[in-house]
Amino acid sequence: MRRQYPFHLIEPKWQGYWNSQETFRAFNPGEQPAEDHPFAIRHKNKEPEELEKYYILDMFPYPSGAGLHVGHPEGYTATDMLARYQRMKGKHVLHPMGWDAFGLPAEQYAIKTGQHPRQTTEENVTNFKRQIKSLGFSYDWSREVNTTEPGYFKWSQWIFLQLYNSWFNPVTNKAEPVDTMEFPDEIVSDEAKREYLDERRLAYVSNAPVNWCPELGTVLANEEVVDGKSEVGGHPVVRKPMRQWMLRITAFAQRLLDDLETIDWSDSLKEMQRNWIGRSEGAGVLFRVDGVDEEIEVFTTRPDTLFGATYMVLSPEHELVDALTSKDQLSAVIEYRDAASRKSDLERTELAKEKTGVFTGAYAVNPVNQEKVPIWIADYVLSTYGTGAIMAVPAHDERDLEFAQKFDLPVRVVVQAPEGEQSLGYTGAGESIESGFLNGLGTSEAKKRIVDWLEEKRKGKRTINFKLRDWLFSRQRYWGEPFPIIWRHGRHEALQESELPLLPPELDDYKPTVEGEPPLARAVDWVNLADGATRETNTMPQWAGSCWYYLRYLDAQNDEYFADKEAEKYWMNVDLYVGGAEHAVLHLLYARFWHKVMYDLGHVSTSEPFQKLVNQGIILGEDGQKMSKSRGNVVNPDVVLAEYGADAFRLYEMFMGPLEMMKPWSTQGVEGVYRFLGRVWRLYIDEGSYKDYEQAVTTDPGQAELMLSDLKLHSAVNDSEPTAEQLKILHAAIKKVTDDLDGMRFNTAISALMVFVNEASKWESRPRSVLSVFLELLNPFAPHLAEDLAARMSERPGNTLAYQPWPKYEESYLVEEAVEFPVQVNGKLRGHITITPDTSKEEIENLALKCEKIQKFISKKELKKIIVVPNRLVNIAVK
RNA sequence: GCCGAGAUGGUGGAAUUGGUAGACACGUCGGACUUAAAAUCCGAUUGCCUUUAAAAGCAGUGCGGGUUCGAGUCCCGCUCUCGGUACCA
Repeated sequence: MRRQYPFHLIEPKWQGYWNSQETFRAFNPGEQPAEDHPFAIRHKNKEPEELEKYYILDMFPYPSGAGLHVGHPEGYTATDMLARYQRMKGKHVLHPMGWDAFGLPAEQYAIKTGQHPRQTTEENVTNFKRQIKSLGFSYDWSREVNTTEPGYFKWSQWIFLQLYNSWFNPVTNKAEPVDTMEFPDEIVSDEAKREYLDERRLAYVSNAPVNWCPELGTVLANEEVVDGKSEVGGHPVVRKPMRQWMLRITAFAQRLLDDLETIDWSDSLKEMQRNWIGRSEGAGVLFRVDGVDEEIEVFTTRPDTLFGATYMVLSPEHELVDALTSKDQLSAVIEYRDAASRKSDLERTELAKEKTGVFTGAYAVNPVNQEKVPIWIADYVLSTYGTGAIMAVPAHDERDLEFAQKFDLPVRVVVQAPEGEQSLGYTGAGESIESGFLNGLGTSEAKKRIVDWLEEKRKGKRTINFKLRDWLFSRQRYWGEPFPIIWRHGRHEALQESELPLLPPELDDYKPTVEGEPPLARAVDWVNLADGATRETNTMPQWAGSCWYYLRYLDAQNDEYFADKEAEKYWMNVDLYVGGAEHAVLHLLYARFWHKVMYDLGHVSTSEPFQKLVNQGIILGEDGQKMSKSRGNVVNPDVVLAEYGADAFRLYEMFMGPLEMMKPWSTQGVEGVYRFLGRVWRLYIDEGSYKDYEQAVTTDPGQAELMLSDLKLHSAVNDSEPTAEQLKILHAAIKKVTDDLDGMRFNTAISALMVFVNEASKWESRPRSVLSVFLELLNPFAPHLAEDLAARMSERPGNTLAYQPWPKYEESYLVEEAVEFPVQVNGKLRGHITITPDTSKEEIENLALKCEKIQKFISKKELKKIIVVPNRLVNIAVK
């Protein structure tokens, strides 16, 4: 196919120019651009830090071996258009890119081939960078980060130490350094103090059961387990007690929930975070055990149904099970508990449709009516939520009802459902019945009364529970940050800050040891220190690096601190963050948590990292299916770029539809925008000279670049005064593109550019002043072509559009002299009248009534009223 | 099940606060240019119906109701699709 315009020469040329001129550098407080830098020329009388900043961030990619697919650049294109737009609007733009380069695939490749993950990672980064650069994004590459570089992960380790050396003070509701901790009077010995402190650190060691994935050979965080399978790869996960590092994210649950109100994220995304945090209000209620000197606390959100509690269920792992179980039930209980512990997560959730459980032989006493209720154990009660024990109210809880029916346990209705609904199995709010002093109360009032009563009798209290669990932070991997921790006499100790970064050892074999120890344990010399201490052999999860990378961009080369304080204060927080919805809970929750800790400790100045967040939609294959290698519908950007160029690619990515929407790729769609760029080219460039050029290039391809400068401007381009019509078309485009960019409606902004070109192509005289402004509008979208044409139009070539002031529209140019004004009868369009902007309301009514086409719809009918909507239409209502 | 988002021509989509439904683009059809093709340019393109034609009419934004002078947009009740989540007491 004939090339629409020489993008293959224009694009590398301008990418090279931007690169060599450092066009897109951002300047930290105290830094100065060179005098001839376009930034300095634009902002002559101001220091960079006096300018309004705009921090626009992409979720950095994991550089996989497969290279970029068309989904990656969707978000990057959107942010690049906005970055270029904001730069032209005069903002000081920070727009960086980097690599989330620790991770499983490089390590698995290492296990197979022995190639060091570092080498694999470097190769992949090189390829990703080449691909991203070929799209002409305006990143400040001087701030590039890579999570696997010691200069970076030094600070990931440092942040871990901040967590390790902090605790959550419930009084101040903040993270504080551990030395602010006060010990209770009974904690006296150093040993006791040490233990007390270790139990309260934000980074602590736990021996609780964890999600172990045998296939991946590592543990996983709760968030990484989906339906009992690993999120990555879909391998089975089992629960297994192991010594692991945990981060105390639960302490921040309320703040993570509350501060969602302060940020500009989509409702659906906030809702996902809320659901994950899972706050629920209710009561803890104490049940005495009959004949045993023990009490069991249950958590319930429906204390108003306490009179309907007919049995109690403990999770199989509950600590009191042994103490309660009667002799004759002992074997059944042990058997059930063993069976439950052997079940994988998958079996306990997905596959376990039928409820199971056994009676312990013990009875609890309902505090409200002294009734004895049987105590069962069943695995539908989770040990990890609430107290691991429930009071069962089968009449008003689906799960309890199912269980009660299966095991023939009593059911007592205590809530009267509203008219038309059955009370048995009713879980909504209603009127309390058969409930002593609660009778006749509505659910919310009954809740209040019963909790007051429980608190007074010291049999319970108001309680808030969260679904969120602490974050399991260690992995049994090689290719991750080693913990800056050593073990001495069974106790953990932090390395000194001066000992960072702690580098991973070199290994020949990246597999776990035969004893099942993590791969780092193979490095005997590294693990065993001279004084008998040993290093922690777990590594941090991939999230560690991605939790804070947006901070490192602020000052990527700093050796003294993760980022200069002034720079942090100036740039934070992120004004716009764009990325995939798959990180809605994992990355975004973890990053918010770390940021809050850093905020409390005084290292950052904002309580939230990402002010506005937008999720881009998924791009489907041409067949409307999800892109995948197995379907063979993956679109490779390299191929698209070779045929249509980066500008067409960028334009198409945004022209497809709204950013947040899922939408299918279409090669014909790319051709459409490519043709549009060709029309732009021909609007400016003399076709004869381009044909000559093409001919000359076929005979002497080596001279192509040189001959490019011989191209002539189109003969219609001149210095004439623009007509009113031309100004109207230009300013309508300015208005629409400006509004749409502000609202991130890229697709309609591009359509406005197309409308302009369609009009302008008809002009026999194309005023230079109008055509120059159009290139400014085009620049954020198709920067290579815009720069090139602007250089041809300008008397001072070599000047970039990047810092050109964004054009302003003039409302007065948009006013039409005479317009066709629609006339409706009873809401149906029946005709038009011609009016001018100063036609009065009365005149419009008159004209409408007199209009010939209208007459036949209103004559012989009774006129009810006439509605004139200014600038819109007139509607005549008749009967 | 629950929570969230959505459904508009042959296709992707537009209509920003209730005000001319289908912008822009793809595809298709027709024409110009060409020996021919490609490329480019011009025109048509929601359906139905009447007409030689011009020109009109009717229906129409997943389905059924409602509010309004006027509904793709607001309200009530459904259907389907997508995303999240699931014994969380």
